[in-house]
Amino acid sequence: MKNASCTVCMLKSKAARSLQHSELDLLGESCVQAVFEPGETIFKQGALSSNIIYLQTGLVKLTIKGPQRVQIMRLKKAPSYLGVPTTMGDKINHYSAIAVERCTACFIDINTFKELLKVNPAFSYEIMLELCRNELEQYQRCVKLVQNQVYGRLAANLLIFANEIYNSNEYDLPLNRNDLADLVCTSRETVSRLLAELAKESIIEVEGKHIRILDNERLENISEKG
DNA sequence: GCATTAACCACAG
DNA sequence: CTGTGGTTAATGC
Repeated sequence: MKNASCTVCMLKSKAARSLQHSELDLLGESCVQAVFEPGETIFKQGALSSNIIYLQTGLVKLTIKGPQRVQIMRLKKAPSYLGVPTTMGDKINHYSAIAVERCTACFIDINTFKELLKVNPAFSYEIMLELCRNELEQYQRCVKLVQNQVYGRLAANLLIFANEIYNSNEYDLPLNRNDLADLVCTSRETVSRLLAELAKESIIEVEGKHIRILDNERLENISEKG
């Protein structure tokens, strides 16, 4: 862990770029940077939280304990802020953030964060924008999970990896089959079967964790219709 | 009834 | 950790 100098940071968020010099210094004083290896917990459900986390690089999963088992709410790619709702909304974290790929993250003291929200409207606006977009994405994901069949849910998530996370039709899944199942709300076995099925139909190519989308059109069709 | 979907269990690489 | 087969329960013609 090291103290960050936000003034010269090349990975500043859009929000932080709207801060004045003095405000960046303030941010830097209360900001600590840390690296997380895959599988390491960045913050934990149930624990007391007094930080907002700015994810500079990497990919995390947000998980929450359900009545039956742990659910992956969503994946979140850097750059983004983590834990704003759970740190501002309550003392205790309502969900956990776990690194899926190697991550670098800045821990910002909640009081400093609140102060910046108060004194700099441009900063607040950017944060607000990110929160709103998150909420819209969550609503979309929610209806999809509730109303689509597994086949469509899996297809949708394969497309999200391609279009929103890796920007490529070919990528290595950062999750094992079990996590992928938790993300799509199904069982590990079903994920295995459906991936094999999609491969048999020549819609995708699967080699372990390596995925290559061959027929984008059909995959999107499946994603929509379930 | 019969077909489909998907979960759970068990077992083998 | 993953893939596969068998079984079973729920749902929809």
